[in-house]
Amino acid sequence: MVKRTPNPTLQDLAQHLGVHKSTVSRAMDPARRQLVKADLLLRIETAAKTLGYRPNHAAAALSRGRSKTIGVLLPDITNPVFPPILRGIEDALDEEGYFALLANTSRPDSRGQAMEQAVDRMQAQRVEGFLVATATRDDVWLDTLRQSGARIVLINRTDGRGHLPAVISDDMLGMRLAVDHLVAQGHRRIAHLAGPESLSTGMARRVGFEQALHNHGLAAARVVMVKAYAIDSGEQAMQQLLASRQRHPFTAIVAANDLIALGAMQALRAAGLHVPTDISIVGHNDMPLLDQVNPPLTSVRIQHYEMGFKSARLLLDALRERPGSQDATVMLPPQLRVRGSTAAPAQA
Amino acid sequence: MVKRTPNPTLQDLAQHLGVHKSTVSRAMDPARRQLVKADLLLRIETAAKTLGYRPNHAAAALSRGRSKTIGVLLPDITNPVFPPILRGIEDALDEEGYFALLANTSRPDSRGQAMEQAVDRMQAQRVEGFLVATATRDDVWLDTLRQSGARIVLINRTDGRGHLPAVISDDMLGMRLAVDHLVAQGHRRIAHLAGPESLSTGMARRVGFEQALHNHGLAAARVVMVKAYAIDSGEQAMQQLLASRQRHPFTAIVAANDLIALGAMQALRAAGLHVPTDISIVGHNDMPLLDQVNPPLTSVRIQHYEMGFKSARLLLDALRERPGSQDATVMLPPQLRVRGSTAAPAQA
DNA sequence: TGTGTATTTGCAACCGGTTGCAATTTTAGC
DNA sequence: GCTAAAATTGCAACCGGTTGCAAATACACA
Repeated sequence: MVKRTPNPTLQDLAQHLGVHKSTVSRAMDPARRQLVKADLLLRIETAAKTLGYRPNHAAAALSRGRSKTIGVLLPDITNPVFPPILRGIEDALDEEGYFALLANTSRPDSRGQAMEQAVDRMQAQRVEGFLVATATRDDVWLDTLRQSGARIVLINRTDGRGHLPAVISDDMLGMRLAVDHLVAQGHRRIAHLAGPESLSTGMARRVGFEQALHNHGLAAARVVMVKAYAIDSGEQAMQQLLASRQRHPFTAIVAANDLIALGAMQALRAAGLHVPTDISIVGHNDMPLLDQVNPPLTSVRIQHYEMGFKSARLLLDALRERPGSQDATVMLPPQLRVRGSTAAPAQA
Repeated sequence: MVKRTPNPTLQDLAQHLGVHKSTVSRAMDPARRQLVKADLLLRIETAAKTLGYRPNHAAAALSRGRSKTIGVLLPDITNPVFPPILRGIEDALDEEGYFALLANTSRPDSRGQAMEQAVDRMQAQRVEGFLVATATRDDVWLDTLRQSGARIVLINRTDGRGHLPAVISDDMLGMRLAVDHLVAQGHRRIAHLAGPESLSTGMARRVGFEQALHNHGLAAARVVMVKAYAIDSGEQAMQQLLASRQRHPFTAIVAANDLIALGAMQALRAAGLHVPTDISIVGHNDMPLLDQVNPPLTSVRIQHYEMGFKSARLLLDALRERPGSQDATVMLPPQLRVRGSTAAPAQA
């Protein structure tokens, strides 16, 4: 007859077996298991099973100072780019028994301090590090956080100064792929719907776009800044582009991301223009369901999942100070997914 | 000159002020703050600021037995239905200072035990309860978990027996909306691409579909079970439906979810049929970007965000045993979003 | 069989708060 | 000015593991 305490502790287990709890503690830790004699180890293990022992991680976290927990800061999980990233993060963390504490920092109300608040709460939970997908180029605050001893890896976006390790997509390459594709199809007048300059992606892609054109001896037909990575912002920017089409003609558009591209397509449709016969358009990110829209959007596929996975690995390695955990910026090469939104220009 | 310990504790703070740490502890807890004299409270607060005190939640979790943490079980965050649900969950948890520990239980490899493993790890972290979006109708295991004292609220799907509180969409109503809409447009022969019977949504929607038709004195043109809520499964099922179209003619289709509907549209397109002129189709869930596909998919909009939010609230209330926290199943009414994939039948 | 070395196990302090209860200080009432 | 009641603050045990160090036991070799 085994006495089953509702939630047996190490102490209970030890008492049940007539040994000291420290011995049981050692038996539970794979790394120190070999310190315990084989037969005792066996007895402890079976006892743990029958009593239904479950380790209390909160206690371990307190005494070890490691919570097995990582803070993840996203603007908004509802943005289709982030689910695959998060999935990658969790798969990587899972391998080491870690969990992610998630915070969506873009709140409708007081968004200014949302990030600080989230980090505060996460630090109270004693997360061991942060994965941040919300960096802006002028973010001094992140630097401060880092200097206070926090371990940080940036995802998708870098900060301005490159002080912080990051896992990003090679935006220059991505734009080169997009531009090369359009040029190969015969386009010469190509415009760019650029993302916010305050984000590293916005700037890097714009620069990449201009450089890629330059490689072909071309210049941008026009570059319009989009307020935000959102469909309606893309739509508005496209309207601007169309308004000045006489002065700045173009036959193709490279958008800084897919949402902008979708908005642009709406504006084009509203203006009675057909994609791709009148105008070709390329998106960026290759978010899910892009193959289902009309027409299927050609897009630069970034490695979302891998980005999440690698960033988490990088952080975990840094926590263990493993070799190879230099504070490097990892760039993942994107690929071009050619679909139905690009074709040769009409008058070619 | 203030001495700044790297990570000041209550003890440090108390010492600095010449009071006992228990007093400081009380000052930190909003609920017991009024036990501390006003001026001391002020001194403590300023000292906390200048010393940079941050509470250690791991310690509080240990001594209070409340980790301020909830386990969330999803099949896969990559499925577009779940991000809004998760967002709702987090917004609700956030209000009370809780965090979600997320686990994606559908893993490519050993998916059988993924859920058990995740729950194990979550219990080690001493989560206070579970939000489960992965229930199947024959899930005894969840019942066991519940009986072992875990607090559980189901999301989106119920278990078979209704033992567990749940927040779901009113699937019967949803199907009635879909069917009524099609019938109003003149359709009389309507087929159903049904979700897995092992899931409450699959069954409830099939039953709802049949009942809604029955209300109009109609019977289902045909019902085909789809293996999984996925695009390719929907495509295959649609091919079956088309293969038997001579014997079982139909002019409209109600799909058990949007992914199935998208797959079905692919199959229809491949068969040279046009939506909606040849065949009308209605999806379910109204996941993001559905307005961008071709044609825009008419769909039953379920309240994803609210589902997440309410389920989290329900769980938090249950944890505090607040009134109104009966173990009820909450049903949220869906709405029909009419878009371009439905029209009057051709021969009407 | 004795002594030296390796293995195992026990001891006790510690991680950083929380909380019931006792001690002390204030305030109130007369 | 004195006493009882109320408001503050201190004390110490506790939450459940972890870990350096000491004690005890086992094993090796002479």
